[in-house]
Amino acid sequence: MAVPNPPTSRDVARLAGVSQATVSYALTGRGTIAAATRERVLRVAESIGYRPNLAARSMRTRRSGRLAVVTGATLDNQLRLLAGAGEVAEAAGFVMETHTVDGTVEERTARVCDLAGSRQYEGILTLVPVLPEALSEPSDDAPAGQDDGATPVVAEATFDEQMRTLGDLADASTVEVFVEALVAAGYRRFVHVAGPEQFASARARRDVYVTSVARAAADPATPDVVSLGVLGGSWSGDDARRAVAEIPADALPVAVVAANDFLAAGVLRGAAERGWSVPGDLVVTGWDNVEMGAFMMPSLTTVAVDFPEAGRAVMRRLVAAIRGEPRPGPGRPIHRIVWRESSGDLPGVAPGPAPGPPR
Amino acid sequence: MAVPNPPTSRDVARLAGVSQATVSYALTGRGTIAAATRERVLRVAESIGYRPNLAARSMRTRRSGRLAVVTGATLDNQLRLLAGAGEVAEAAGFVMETHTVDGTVEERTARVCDLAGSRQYEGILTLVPVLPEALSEPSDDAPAGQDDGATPVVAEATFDEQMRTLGDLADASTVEVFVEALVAAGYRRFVHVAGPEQFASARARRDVYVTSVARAAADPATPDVVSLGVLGGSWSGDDARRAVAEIPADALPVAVVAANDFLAAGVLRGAAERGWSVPGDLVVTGWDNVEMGAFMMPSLTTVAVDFPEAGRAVMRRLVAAIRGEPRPGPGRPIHRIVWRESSGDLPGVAPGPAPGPPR
DNA sequence: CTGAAAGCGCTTACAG
DNA sequence: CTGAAAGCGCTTACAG
Repeated sequence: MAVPNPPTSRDVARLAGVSQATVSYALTGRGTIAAATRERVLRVAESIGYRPNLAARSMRTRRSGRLAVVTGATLDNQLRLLAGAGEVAEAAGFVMETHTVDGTVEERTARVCDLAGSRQYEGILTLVPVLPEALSEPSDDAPAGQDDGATPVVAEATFDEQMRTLGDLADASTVEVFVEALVAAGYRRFVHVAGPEQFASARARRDVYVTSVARAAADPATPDVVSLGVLGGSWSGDDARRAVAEIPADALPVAVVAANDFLAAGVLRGAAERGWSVPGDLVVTGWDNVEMGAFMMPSLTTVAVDFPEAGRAVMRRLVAAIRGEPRPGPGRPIHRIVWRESSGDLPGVAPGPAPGPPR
Repeated sequence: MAVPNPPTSRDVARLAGVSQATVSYALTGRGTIAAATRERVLRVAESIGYRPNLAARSMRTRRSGRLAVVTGATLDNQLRLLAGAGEVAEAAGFVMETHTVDGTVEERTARVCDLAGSRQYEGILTLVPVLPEALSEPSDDAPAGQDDGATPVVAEATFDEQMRTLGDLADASTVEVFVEALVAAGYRRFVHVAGPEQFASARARRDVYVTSVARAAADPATPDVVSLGVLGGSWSGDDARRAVAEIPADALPVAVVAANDFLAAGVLRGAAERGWSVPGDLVVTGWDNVEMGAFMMPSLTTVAVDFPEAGRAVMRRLVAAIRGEPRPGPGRPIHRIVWRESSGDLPGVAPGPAPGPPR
């Protein structure tokens, strides 16, 4: 059977009795065109199922309408982030291509640079951390609309000179809220169960923990605040479970700030093995608001991360960069503490909904 | 400052002292060309940083090299699936565009049809269930290479006439293994805590539960096997917690097959509220192998789903459809039971690694 | 307000 | 083995 070629704008022009240029004007809304002519062209186009060939259009306009998003394979929450980013991209008239990369920072950076150099994309969004050299976002004071020809590359997270990661998702300032609330509730001895060094989020949470506890200890009102140490160092809940063994029994009660919910869950298990109650002997906080956390016994106090909003925010930045507009201001906060049973009763804190009595 | 236009194949041709056609032959490997000429062209292309304009190539070859993947926003595990799919797509020379859709089945189906009709893609993979009318995968007995001009559309999951979903991820046969193992271990009274009706996976797990228990009851060796009911009906762990209240106290011990890990976690909490032990008064199984499940007390017996492999498998199907090749045979199984504490000791079953003693 | 013409950057028969 | 030429399907100054 013969494959009928899809109709072209020339077909529409012939059937509507106009020129190809007129069809183009009617469809794109550019140029000046009589309303009646426009009507007729659109009707004909519709009737024969005309769909413009985007490759041809792209060649002519030198605009691909395509964005590349670079993701890693492991971070599951990123699909929600992608959905938020896609929403903004679509509204701005772009389609999004996803490229999964892994490997070292250098390899990932090289991949992003390669994509930027391909000139196939109007912009690139990377969700995996890359070195700053891969990035190009017009500076705020550049005249709007300026285009130096480079493909804008925007990152959710980027390594700075000290190989730390910057980015909304890596923001760990919420840890300070935990520490302050627990100090206010009377806790004096703290432990951090950290994630792996190579994760920016893990480093950020550890750093904020260290400085927050130090600040509380420096406060004349609470000179007895002390950190018993930074334990763990992986995302393994099992390591967190074992870390509990390192907490001296005579230090109870102890406040444990875990770098994420898995680690917090491991701490709960480790506490049970030592016969310690939570809350009571230990209070524990997590991070990520993993769904299961609400059903642990005790339910986990944690940090809810608004991934779709993080995706929207970073995509807004990319779209602005493409359009040569200034970088948009910060959007809604993406972190929110969910207080539950594992942190015990805290003064001045509204507990989040718990599914039921602890036991 | 002037924006230098990126070099074209014509530039390469001029600098290499050959025609544009020769450049094309050298780069694509098509046509016949002297090795020396080829070398020279490639060297020149490299030296001026030539990157072919894919839009132009696409217009000429009528091949976009692009695939669309349609995802929903809510299913987090799909990012791992996407990574697997992307791996296969890249190896086959395609780039993947993601489109997030939501809404009713009809709306999603319409969206997929629209993407197929856009003729921008060489193939479409949908991870969200759509009606069969959106699908077009060459039948197995069609001659290889035949192309009726329609864009191949392959689905991970699709609704059949009875609005059930078919697809590897919706395969629930593992539930039968749970039921059989629990019957063999001596359990006679069963409960299913189901997910919401509108989820194919939830329906599939419920159906397999119902038929498996019925089959065991019909077995002369175990006539006393009985289902106490199908409870729940949402993905809310809190509903699962409340469902435990509906289990008659005089029915213990009861085997609870939950449709996923959240529901199983809710059951654990509900059991604790009634003062029931798990395992002991209840045994509980989940689904999804959510990371936290290993750290619940007791740790959750569950089903691990190999999402990257599911992604690879379905992308292999799409690539085969595009190439007019027959549908590839089934790949590796994607479901695997992880036995942990919540199902108790079962004869003939190797327990999965548990992080430590239950309490 | 509309049309004729050029051209975006490639690939591919075809001729030599 | 290589080159001259056509053409993929659009958009856009430009002329009328």
